[in-house]
Amino acid sequence: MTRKKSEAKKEKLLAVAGDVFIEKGFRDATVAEICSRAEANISAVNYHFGSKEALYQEAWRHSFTKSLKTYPLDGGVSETAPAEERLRGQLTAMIRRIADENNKDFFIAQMEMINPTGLLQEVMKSELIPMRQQTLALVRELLGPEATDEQVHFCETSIISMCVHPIVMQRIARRTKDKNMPDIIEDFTAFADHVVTFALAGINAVGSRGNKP
Amino acid sequence: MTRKKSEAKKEKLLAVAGDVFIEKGFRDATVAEICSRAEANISAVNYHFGSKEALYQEAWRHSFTKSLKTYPLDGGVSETAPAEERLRGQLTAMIRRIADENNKDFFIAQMEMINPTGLLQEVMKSELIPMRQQTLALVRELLGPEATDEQVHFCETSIISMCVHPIVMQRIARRTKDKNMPDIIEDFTAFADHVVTFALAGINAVGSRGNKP
DNA sequence: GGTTATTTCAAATTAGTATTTGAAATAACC
DNA sequence: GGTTATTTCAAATACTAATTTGAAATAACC
Repeated sequence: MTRKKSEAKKEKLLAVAGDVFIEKGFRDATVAEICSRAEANISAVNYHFGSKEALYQEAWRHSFTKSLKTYPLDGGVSETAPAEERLRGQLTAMIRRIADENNKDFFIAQMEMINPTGLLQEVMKSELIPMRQQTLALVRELLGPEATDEQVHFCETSIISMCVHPIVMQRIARRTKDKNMPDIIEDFTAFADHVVTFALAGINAVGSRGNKP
Repeated sequence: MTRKKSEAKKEKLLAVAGDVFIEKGFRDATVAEICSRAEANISAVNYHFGSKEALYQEAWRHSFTKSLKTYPLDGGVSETAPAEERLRGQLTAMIRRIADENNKDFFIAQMEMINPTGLLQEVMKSELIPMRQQTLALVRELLGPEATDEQVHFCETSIISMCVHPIVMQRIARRTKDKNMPDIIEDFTAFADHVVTFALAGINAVGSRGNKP
């Protein structure tokens, strides 16, 4: 039963590592704390993963894989649905994915961007850029063929920002504050609705201003 | 001339410290690197500031004071101007302030939020919350008296997010990428215009949906 | 049941970094 | 110009944390 227990311990280390990395960041997270919270010996990380760095990378990928499976990018809306509905699908899925406190990949990605270790650079680039392409294409469709590239990019960035920033901020606040203090965003469905309304109105306004602002 | 030179050295340390803290974060920034870049001895930080922590705090405050002076919150728009114009003033000022690469306070604040040292907690709370109140009040005014608190908060958060997130992301990208690669946002006036258009359309759409969504 | 491979463990090692120290240099003051 | 206060400096110290090590425990395999 060595194998089974060992696998379980590896899983536990991955999970705990995710927690600690989110709480402290890569540098301030200590191998000692991760091992002790996972009820493992101090040398478990090096035995199972080789190094703290490798553990960090594996923990991210582990969480990322799980979160994509749980929240498909299109939000389950059919490709043939009207563009407005597809936008709703994409944004709702994104919001839920970011808001889910079991998901660590997105939050770690944010940390990595603002204070990079460099350890996730390649993986993130290869995973995140394709994601944005989807939204970009949809925004272009909604704006119509006359829209300039600048208009498309500005709109896309505005929309993604409305999804990402508030929820990341809320997760940050929850980490510090009293956990049973009321959140600003309690109902993510309502929030997703709000964002979709706001986004569609914005797109319309930008689109109808024509090409020369 | 000991006094004068000493003051100059302190200033230089503050400036260099800001750079290094932005590049590496508090933990990965080393006193050794700060001193060497400032052409000072390794013990200069402790001599002038007492500790690395104190230097960090002073560097932030130094930058914050300067940036507020350069970019007044209302963007220079009169209190008696129409609400739309005041919004334009606030958002343009915010965007310029964040985008200005000489300003380190906002970027450090973002780092602090996602990966807190705890050293700036109180100062930031006392400085940043009042800022948001201004925008919140203005959004409430634009939405009209019938708007619910949730609508006001959602709109405010959407608008701030549209200003903050894209520019922070761009500064992050610039740090990594080739400096003469084209930025997504080149013209901050055009971007501010876009955000104002988008925001006003969003506010209108949310407002006219009535109180029950 | 004995042998081998795997996993756990506590202690030792190594490396990096903030801070302290005390002497030397420099400027201010009379 | 001599005395005192301030500032600079290189080396020493103290501490934290990742990694290594080799022995002990445990399970797998025949």
